[in-house]
Amino acid sequence: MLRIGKMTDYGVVVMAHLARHPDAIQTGAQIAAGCRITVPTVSKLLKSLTRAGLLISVRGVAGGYRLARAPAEISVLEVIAALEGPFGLTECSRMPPRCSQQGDCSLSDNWDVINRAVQGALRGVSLSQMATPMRTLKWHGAADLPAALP
Amino acid sequence: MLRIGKMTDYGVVVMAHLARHPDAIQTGAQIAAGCRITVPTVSKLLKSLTRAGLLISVRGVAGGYRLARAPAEISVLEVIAALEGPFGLTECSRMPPRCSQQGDCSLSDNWDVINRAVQGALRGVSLSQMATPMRTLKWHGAADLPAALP
DNA sequence: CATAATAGGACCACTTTAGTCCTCTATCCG
DNA sequence: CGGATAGAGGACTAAAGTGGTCCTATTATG
Repeated sequence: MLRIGKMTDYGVVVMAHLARHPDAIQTGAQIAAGCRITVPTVSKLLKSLTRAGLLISVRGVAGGYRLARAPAEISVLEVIAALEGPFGLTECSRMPPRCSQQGDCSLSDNWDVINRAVQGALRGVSLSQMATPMRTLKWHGAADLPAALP
Repeated sequence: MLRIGKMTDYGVVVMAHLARHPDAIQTGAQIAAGCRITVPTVSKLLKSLTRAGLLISVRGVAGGYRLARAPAEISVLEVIAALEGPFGLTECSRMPPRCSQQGDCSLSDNWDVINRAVQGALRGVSLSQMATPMRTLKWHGAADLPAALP
């Protein structure tokens, strides 16, 4: 349920990788090697992420990529949004207020609430958390979420 | 970002529709008309939802479909899971613990946390809430979610 | 037994996605 | 200045996945 594209998945891997060496500038090839993804694919990702402002690229001989901000200041949400576009869960949420259900579509408001909740969950996890092998990841949200309903 | 399939979207529409007339048995054709979706498509959905145990079907002349439980007892999560399969956000989360990142993939645990949070968000919204034109939808989770990160 | 319904798949057409490759531009160093 | 290194940008292709339709069987009613 609720897949994200494989590219986006890779994107998070790449960003998490960079988050582990926040100060180093790495070339596309180095990153590809570090993440075990092919160079062309990684390049594509790096370009998108740069255009989205999450990475800083340096051209020329000693060039490469590095994070635009501190790992703790970048959320998974941003990475996903950068690669998937700023779309919502449903078509309703994407196109302005017009869905095929015309007048009586009272759902879009509700979807909106859900959308916000999901985004909140993703915004609450930073790259530095993703880069950490989990142990100490104390996360503020998960346990406090609306619990039940079978 | 984070799309769900159009079918699943329809599925929620259908379920919300049924939630507004929880006691009536409606035929596929009636539901289709009520939701402005074509009959074959709705039929497909109804079959899946029935197999998932969310609907009860009655065959024969006066047959049709109705909700298997009270609208308040069915969450959006269940509808989505019924139609999209019980998959996670990432490939990591779907296949057992094996992802292409082999040994050093410390991400899957983190994805797991995120997955749970998202599921929590979806589980927190019931069909009766979806069937309501929003106004009074007092939702327990959204505001309490991990707030910040740019 | 005729009729009205669902059950279950097979099937196709189309869109999206993943992934590759090629050319252009910027920077550095000798 | 000129060659080498690295990113920018986009065109292109192949393969999945999705949405959507239809056909046949089964079950119940009157």
